[in-house]
Amino acid sequence: MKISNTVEWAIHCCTLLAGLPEDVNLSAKDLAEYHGVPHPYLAKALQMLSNDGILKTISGPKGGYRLASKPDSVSLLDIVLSIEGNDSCFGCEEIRQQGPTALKRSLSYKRPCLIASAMWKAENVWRAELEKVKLTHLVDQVKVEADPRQMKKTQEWLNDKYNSK
Amino acid sequence: MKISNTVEWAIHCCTLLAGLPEDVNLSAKDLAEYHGVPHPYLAKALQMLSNDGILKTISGPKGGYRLASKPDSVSLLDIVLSIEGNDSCFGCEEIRQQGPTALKRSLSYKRPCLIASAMWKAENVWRAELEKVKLTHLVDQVKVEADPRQMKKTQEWLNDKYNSK
DNA sequence: TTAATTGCGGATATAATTTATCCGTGATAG
DNA sequence: CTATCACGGATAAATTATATCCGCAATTAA
Repeated sequence: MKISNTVEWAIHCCTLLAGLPEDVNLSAKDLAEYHGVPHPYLAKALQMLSNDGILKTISGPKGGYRLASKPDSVSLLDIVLSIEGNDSCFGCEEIRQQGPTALKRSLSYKRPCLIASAMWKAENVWRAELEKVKLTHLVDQVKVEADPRQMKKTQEWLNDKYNSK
Repeated sequence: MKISNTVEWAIHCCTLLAGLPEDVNLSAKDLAEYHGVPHPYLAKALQMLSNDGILKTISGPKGGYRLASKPDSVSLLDIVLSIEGNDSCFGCEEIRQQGPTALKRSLSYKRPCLIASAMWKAENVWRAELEKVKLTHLVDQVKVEADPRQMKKTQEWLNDKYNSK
């Protein structure tokens, strides 16, 4: 029951992009450099986000990624599901239909297993909580809580990137 | 982000044991046979439940497992955490402290990362939902919803086990 | 048009984890 | 004393996660 750390990378990338002006984009290499993570592997995560319509791709020189839609319409859930896939984390293998006391007819098991239902209900609550958190909220919170010195360094780093293009 | 299927096995085992009289116990082999799952591997899961005080062990011939406490004091969360461990499913690697814009002093990052906080909050909601579901509820629901024919077969199977000892 | 840059997708290699089994030890009922 | 059973360690196989590389298509600047 562990979430891939590429999810963390993806959320950080999206949050960074969400705070940028709409006409600015960053390449996979830029994003990897900014976050100090391996470029080729991060690129895979960005590809998934792009395939799922969360990021927009600009190819060619000066190309890269930007947010495909408004930051308030992208939730943490969108990003998590894009990277992890939207299969349920609990897979019911219907073991109630195994063993010596099981019934032959699968018709007897029309309703879902109660145990699986309980697990799925909890997962839905988790998803709903992640759905609530939009990129806008994260961007706003960062502006308030982050160290002003890092904000400044980030702005300078972005300017450098932008000017060198 | 996938939960081990031994969690499913463990919950089914605990639910079965929760429905039994207090002085009855089932061996790992019995539980494996009942659920149609491999015995040596299920035994590992039962050991974990035993170590975490969810199941009580009776060793020697006629030994096995029974619930260590009342069914209404054991929740799905207890079982899930016993098998999966109680580490958070989201591991924050503090990537905000990596890259060219990070600050040298780790004092600047006293508050937890906002992204991690959001993920952890969702996980806490998930845990709270699982905490609500006690084995009592599952046992009661099974009595109402399960096919009477399977209940009868189960009773007969249990009687066989009990009489042969 | 050409050269350079960038994302895309497939193939592949390595690391880590999960899944599964086995065996020796200690406990206990008959 | 013997057969049964849980326990814990060791180990092996299978699956998944992590990471990299390369050729291709798209795009831009010179």
